[in-house]
Amino acid sequence: MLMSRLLGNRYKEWPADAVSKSHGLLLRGGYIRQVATGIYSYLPLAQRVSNKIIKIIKEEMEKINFEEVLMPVVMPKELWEESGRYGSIDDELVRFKDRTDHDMLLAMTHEEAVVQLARTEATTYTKYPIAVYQVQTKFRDEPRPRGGLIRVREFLMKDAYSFHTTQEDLDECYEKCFSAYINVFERVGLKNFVVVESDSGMMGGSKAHEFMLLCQIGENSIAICPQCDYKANVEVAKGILRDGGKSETPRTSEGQEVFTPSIKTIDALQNALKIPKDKFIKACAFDVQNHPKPVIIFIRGDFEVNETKLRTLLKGKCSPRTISDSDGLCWGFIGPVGLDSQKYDIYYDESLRGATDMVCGANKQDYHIKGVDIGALDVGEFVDVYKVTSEMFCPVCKNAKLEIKNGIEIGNIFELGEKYTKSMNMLYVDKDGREKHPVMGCYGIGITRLLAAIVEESNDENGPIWPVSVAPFEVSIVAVGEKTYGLAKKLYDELSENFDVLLDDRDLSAGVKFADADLIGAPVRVVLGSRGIESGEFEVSTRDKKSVFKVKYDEIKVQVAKLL
RNA sequence: CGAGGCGUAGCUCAGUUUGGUAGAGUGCUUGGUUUGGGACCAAGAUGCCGCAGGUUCGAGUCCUGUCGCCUCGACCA
Repeated sequence: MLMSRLLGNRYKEWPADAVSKSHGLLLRGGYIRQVATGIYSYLPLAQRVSNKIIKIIKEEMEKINFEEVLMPVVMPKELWEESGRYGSIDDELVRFKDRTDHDMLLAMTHEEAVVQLARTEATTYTKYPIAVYQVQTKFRDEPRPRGGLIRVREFLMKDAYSFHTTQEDLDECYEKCFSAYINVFERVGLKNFVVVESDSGMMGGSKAHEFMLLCQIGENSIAICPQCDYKANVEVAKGILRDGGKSETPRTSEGQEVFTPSIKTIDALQNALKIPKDKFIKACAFDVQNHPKPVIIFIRGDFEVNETKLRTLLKGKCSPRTISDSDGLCWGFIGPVGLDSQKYDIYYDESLRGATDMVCGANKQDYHIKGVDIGALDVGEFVDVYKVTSEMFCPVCKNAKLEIKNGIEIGNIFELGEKYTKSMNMLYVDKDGREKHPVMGCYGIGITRLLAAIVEESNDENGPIWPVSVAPFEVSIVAVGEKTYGLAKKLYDELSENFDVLLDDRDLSAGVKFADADLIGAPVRVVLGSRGIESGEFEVSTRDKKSVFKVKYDEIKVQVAKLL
């Protein structure tokens, strides 16, 4: 490719709207342009990277016997009514009418489409397993896109789906995808990625993992044990409390009232009573879908309720409840002692198990109760709804405190079981002549986001530092000075036989060419300058600036090959 | 959806307080000098000042509405 023909302007200033490194550098380098919030056009540079990522993904998917298909972006609403998602997904799903006034939608994922496809093709057990994938545009009308390509509304995704007649077969496929994904992320040059246990969604699925690039700007929080292999999205992460005031023989006391005028928060109570936060029982109220009564969660004072865990537990969307007078609750003074279990759905978090000598609200304005033992209350089952913190110990090895880190989700794998095959009535005839629902898995990689994630991990102030495997160009030739142009063209022709080469053939000053070369980020750079013509030695260097070689013209090709 | 901020040249931004001929840098075009880290000189082009109303002799500037974009939160199958 000749630089003079490459579409896309580069510029020096940091774009005003760019917050993340990848966003700013991709804009500055002429890779992407924004069309609307969360919607971008991809210029040749980005498309080249994207294509290289796709090639790697395809190779890995074919290796584990997935077949490529292509499903539609636009679907009729009936298909999504079958699965129930037409009604259950809100504004994130874009709906519209076609010219005949038929209700249509833009696919945000393809479970419905793939079931519709597979169910007519796979009516007998002999056709199984089925494993297909596609690379295709998804549209999700996200409430808040952000960070350039990190979170967008329209994006390119590789999504794969598999159908099996047995759980064992699904498990095996799941493991294969797991390994294939690790291969993909290693091959595109990511270093700091991890696989974490993840939320399988509120409607089931037994197993789910997310692939996360550890990164400051990541939107996901991950709990990681520094001593063993435990890694989990905080949405599902567990942790062990250091002591929690456990007692084998709880007293039966229900405590004594203390006067706490207008002291409603844990912080204020801690100050007023000189008692540490972990000795309080905090009450949190939620509205939960399909739960007519207010849901009250009691949790240790120093912890927060994890709404994802709560949603999974109660099988419904939840949001913090604003306490009103009609609730009969004394806001700021809610406690488990004497609370009417008929009027509220009451749950106790794990963090309170065995806790003694606690302080809680008295359900009476301006009063709390001291000396409450959980053992004395009619608690029933404890539930796991706490948000894990870095004060907790690893639930597996129990040796080390968990670390909480940020991550960008670049892929996920998911066992869906019969969720869609049942609701959409996908059946096959088994060996025994009976009709059964196959079990299903789905496996996604966000290609666009992966592209941004690679830049996020590998860059310097001058631009992206692309790994060789996905770089838009492998070699860039910078010709400095008119005298070198002829030689540069010759070298370009020679190198192009074996490599993806960009020649900067523009008649511009050296500084501009170097700056642009950095923004394009080819891993190897060859500089042909007048100095070289005089001395007979030319510079071959790597984009990360770690290696610089001076070689004779005839050796350039060999040196370049060594570096790639 | 809640809170905050910003819309002026391709890009980064002044100008808005106090209404009076549309600005700078960079980029772009042309010519010349240059050529190892965004070089220099000269000439030039580029604007519905987001949009619509209103106030005014006069609005980029004041008022009302609206749209777009960014950040934080909510949400994220």
